[in-house]
Amino acid sequence: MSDFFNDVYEVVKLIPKGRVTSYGAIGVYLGAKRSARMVGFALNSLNHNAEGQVPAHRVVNRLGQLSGAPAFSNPSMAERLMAEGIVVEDGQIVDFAKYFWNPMDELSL
DNA sequence: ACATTGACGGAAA
DNA sequence: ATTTCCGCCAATG
Repeated sequence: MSDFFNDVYEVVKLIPKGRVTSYGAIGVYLGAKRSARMVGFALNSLNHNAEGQVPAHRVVNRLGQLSGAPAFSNPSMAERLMAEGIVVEDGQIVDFAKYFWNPMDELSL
């Protein structure tokens, strides 16, 4: 249970509703700031495993783009985010920094 | 067993 | 300023 993947899952599960975080932020929190790709890959694996268990739709790239949107359907990733009060426009979050939730700011302090 | 890819991000040119 | 390349670790082909 100490795999990079599981670690990512835990952090994502801790994301408050109405907030979003980036792959890089999670990677940095895990101590591997260059492993952002792995974070996304972990979520990708998560999707075919248990998408309902982890709010992966709250994880976007550092640009606020719904990079993983194609992995979500019924409803779209944007729909889910907007349902939480997040404004999404053209597959990108408006005022991304405003909704950004930094794990090391809330968890590590 | 080896090479390539992958929901990214930052550094270098 | 923009564009390109490299790095990270694991999984899949």
